[in-house]
Amino acid sequence: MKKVLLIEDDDIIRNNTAEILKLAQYEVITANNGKLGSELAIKFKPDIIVCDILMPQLDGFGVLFVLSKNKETAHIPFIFLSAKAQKSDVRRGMDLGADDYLCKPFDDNELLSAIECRLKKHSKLKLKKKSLLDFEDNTLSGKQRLDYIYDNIKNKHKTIYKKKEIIYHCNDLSQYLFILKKGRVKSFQTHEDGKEYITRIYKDGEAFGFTAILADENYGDTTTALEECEIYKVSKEDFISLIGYNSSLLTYFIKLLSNKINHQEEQLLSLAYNSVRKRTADALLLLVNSQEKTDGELVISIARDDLASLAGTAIETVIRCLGEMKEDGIISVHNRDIVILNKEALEKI
Amino acid sequence: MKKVLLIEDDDIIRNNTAEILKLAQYEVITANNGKLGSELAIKFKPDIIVCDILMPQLDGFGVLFVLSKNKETAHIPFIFLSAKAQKSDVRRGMDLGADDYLCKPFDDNELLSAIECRLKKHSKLKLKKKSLLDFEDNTLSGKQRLDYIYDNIKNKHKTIYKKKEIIYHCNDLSQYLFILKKGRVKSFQTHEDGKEYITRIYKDGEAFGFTAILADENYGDTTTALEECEIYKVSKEDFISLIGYNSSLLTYFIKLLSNKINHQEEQLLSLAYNSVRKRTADALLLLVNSQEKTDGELVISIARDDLASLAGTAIETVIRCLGEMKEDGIISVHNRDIVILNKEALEKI
DNA sequence: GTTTTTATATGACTAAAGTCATGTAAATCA
DNA sequence: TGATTTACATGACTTTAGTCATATAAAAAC
Repeated sequence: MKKVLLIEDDDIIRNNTAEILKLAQYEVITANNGKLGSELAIKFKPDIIVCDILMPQLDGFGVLFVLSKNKETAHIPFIFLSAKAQKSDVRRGMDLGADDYLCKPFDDNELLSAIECRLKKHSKLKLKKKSLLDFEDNTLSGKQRLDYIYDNIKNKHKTIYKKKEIIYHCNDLSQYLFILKKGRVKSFQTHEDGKEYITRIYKDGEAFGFTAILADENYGDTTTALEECEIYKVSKEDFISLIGYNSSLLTYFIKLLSNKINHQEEQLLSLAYNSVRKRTADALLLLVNSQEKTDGELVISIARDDLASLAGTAIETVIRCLGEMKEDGIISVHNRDIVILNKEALEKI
Repeated sequence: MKKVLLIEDDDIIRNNTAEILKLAQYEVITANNGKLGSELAIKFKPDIIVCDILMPQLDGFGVLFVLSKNKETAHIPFIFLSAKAQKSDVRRGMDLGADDYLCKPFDDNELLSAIECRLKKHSKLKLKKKSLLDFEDNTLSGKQRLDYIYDNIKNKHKTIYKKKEIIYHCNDLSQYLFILKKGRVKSFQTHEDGKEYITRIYKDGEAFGFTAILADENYGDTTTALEECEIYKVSKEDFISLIGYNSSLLTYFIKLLSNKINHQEEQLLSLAYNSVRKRTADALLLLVNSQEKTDGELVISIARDDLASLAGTAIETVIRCLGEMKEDGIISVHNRDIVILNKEALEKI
């Protein structure tokens, strides 16, 4: 049941009007002067306000002025009633931000349809407030999402990182989301004895560093450039305000997080029970699949110790695995680059 | 620069008005009939529309009717212009949902202030839209969040699961978020050869199953009851609509996801390079720390094969590790329950 | 209460993978 | 260019942890 606040000093008109509104199934609150009306509006937050102009103490213009200053009442539809059908009077009311204007003597139908129309219009605007999440919008690719981010931030930082340069360190304050424009980077965890485990390799067109921002914690891994990289930095504030106002973008990042969890669970299983040979094969496949497809040979360029950190094993072990694969004709090595000769066999290991 | 669409068939009035609007720093689009005006409105999405009533082809009422049917244009402020200063005409326009009404001949000031007022009012309504994320609200505990969810859903399912009963299977359609009210459950990944790796043990007051929902994919792990459990099921739709309209709740789940990623990265490192003894010790500590603190002994009740799945090793190996720990006086075993005698020593392994 | 099943525990053995040492090739630097 | 460093590769050996077999204790089923 919608609440109507009726502010009118004339007892007869007020009572009559209230009666009609009640008949039309509205809950009616009445006030016989502007001051009381304003107070009741703030107290009861009606769905709509019908207010006379000419009143003692505080007139209708005053009431509208007061209520429009208050955040809680500013958005409530406001209809003026007045005998002063003068053009200038109508304009003053509308320019103050009223939503409609009825001239006395008004017809009951006129009032009812005006109220209904304004309530309807207002609820339509409210409906525009959509869910914060938008699981439907899959039209944009990851790259397009990131381009959108970069296009819509105020402070643009483009940085070149040299090979092996640290982009951020574990436990650093998470201040940036990084968008990789060119090159590859590795994110890794460091073991007490200095061994590294690479949790992810990012290539151009991917973003990293957002997990820590969304967790509202410091970076949980270290990330360094595997080769010379071109990286856009988006400040935490810019990133949060962007995803905070774009539900489709927010949903995209939530999906990224959830997918990362799924992928990591598979990794955990693999580390727990797969042989080193299998893990090495998986690491190679990961590297191949993350590359753009070329028609020719499948060539991987990666340092052996990075491959070892990716498989979670010792460098000698990974090299021995590569040796076995070479013997089996699955791969070959040219100038330290690994060439996949038989991808199917690699997948079957 | 705000865009104004001016729809007016009288060339003189249209050109004059457009000129004034341009002087007032508005970008002006003009149309000389209602049909063209409607098309331009849909195409250019102006910030405000000023429209004459009496026009050939499609009159102003028609234009407003057309545009209010279209989601994209329904919210655009609409001002009528008309020589027909008749009361009934004004009412018809306002009842159609117009935002203001100017009677010809109007003063330039009148038009400009009317436009400015409506733009202002409209932007105020827009400002009410807050950020989707709320990183500030840390007042509620996890349990309170989950209680809130359960209290605010329509369809309440309370289910009792027996020991070892499967709650959901890997690759099942992700239809529910589960809130654990009593008991413990394990989520695990299954290896080709049947070995399990437990990715997480949940206790009462925790929720699970949301990762798959947020990823918009099937469940990625299998979850079974470790003991008799009381579980509330929240349907995917209920969950999404709840977090979709509650920014603080949404932020809470985003943090849960991000924290899970951080935790899993540490797990990956541990599986890659920690000894089985260390991993067994960590598994015991995880179990102890996930229990409510009691003043007395630290007792863990877990099957050896679950402990093995948690450490990611063979059951015999984990039993041997427990044996060593027993010898070292770190733990003792009574009726298959493991009692932690020296937590510090366990942490140092 | 007895039987059957399951869980825990231990020994013997095996296989996998890590460590250390050393040699060589490639890359980098002066 | 040559010197030095770094990266890759392999052998020898050691350690760790997995597998299989078997025993026993506890729990569940009859």
